[in-house]
Amino acid sequence: MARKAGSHAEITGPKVREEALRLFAQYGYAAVSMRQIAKHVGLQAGALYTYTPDKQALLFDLMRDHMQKVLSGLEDLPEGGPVEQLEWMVRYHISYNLSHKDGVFINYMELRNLSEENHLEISRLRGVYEDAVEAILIAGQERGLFQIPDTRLATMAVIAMLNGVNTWYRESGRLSLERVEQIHWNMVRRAVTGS
Amino acid sequence: MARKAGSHAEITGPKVREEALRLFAQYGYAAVSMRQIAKHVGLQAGALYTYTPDKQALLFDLMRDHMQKVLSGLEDLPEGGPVEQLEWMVRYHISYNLSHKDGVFINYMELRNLSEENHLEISRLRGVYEDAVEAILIAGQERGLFQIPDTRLATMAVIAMLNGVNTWYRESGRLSLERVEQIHWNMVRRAVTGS
DNA sequence: GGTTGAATTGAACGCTCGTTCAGTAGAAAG
DNA sequence: CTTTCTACTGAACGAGCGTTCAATTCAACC
Repeated sequence: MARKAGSHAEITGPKVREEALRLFAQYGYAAVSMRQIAKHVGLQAGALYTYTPDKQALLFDLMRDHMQKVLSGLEDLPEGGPVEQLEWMVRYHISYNLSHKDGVFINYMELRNLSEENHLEISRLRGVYEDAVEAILIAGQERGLFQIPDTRLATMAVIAMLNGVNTWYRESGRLSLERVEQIHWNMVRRAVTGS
Repeated sequence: MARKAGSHAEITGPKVREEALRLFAQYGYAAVSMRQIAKHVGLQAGALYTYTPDKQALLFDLMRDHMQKVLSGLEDLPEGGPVEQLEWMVRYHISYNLSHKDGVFINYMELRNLSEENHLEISRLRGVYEDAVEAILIAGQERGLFQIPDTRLATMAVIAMLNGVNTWYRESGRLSLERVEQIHWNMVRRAVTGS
């Protein structure tokens, strides 16, 4: 070896992914060219292929990385009752999503631009997340804490409601993050319990 | 005039919009070419320009038409109390969206592919819809029927929850439309009222 | 049945796309 | 100083893009 392995690659590689994430989120995967990404990184288009086999793999890596980080955050789910766990889940979902807007965005918008194989893997990871939420609802239902006619539907409804925050929340807006979390938790709690 | 005005256009025009809507929803605006649309209609690409000034106008027309139909459906909002109106709203939103999946989809996915001017108009129409929902929540709040800390946030949360249905509902699935509407209405009702 | 004109073709315009690859630069190792 | 090898350039490939337009087709009217 004549040079520290990846002496530049250690900087350029992450930068490529950063810029790709930002551009994919802003303009959409199909509308962003490899040349645009390269320009933002400060490279010629050909150099990108040092860091990704192709454009599709770049998208997939970004989406998979996002889902894996989301899922690894679930390891902090506190022990305790389903009510406390659900509150933690609501707050985690909102705060994580708001601090990773681009990742959330491409994971919802770019599913259809994945190859069949890649689509399956991202859907699988999303399913793991949904299952984690449903597990809490099922536990609460079994203990008589929740009144939910269908736990799967309730899971999807809760996640959908929480996802909505990303479409309108602005840091400079009327409501603080804490208040947004608090109000959503109140709505979710009331929706899954008698009151 | 030597031919009934638009003797073919009466058939071809709507077909162009139908196929464009379907393809935009399936693959995304940026990923669909005018040649693809033309092929599905049974034309050469150039002929599309008899029916639309350009690709952007085609997308905008589809999105505006969708929003206008959604809004005109609101004229059937029944008179009566806020609770009854909110239930109608929940059922209308779910059933309309499920019967116009492609239109809903492009209105959420393709906003960023609109020119600034067109984006403003679609956002305005969406705002009118949101205001209609919020008006019901405000009315209920004023009469002491609802307990909502922030009606705008509650509006966005309710709409987001209902939008979620389109991502997972299948006609051949486990739950009937009526049951999905019923459960969502229960959740919304409990979320905005004490119980 | 010839005339009219809307509907459509098919070729062309300049441009951008994702990807490949021979060649080069330049920092680290010997 | 020479060697080594990673990082990168810059040109090229074939393909497809949105859009334009002269020429053509053909159903409806007089």
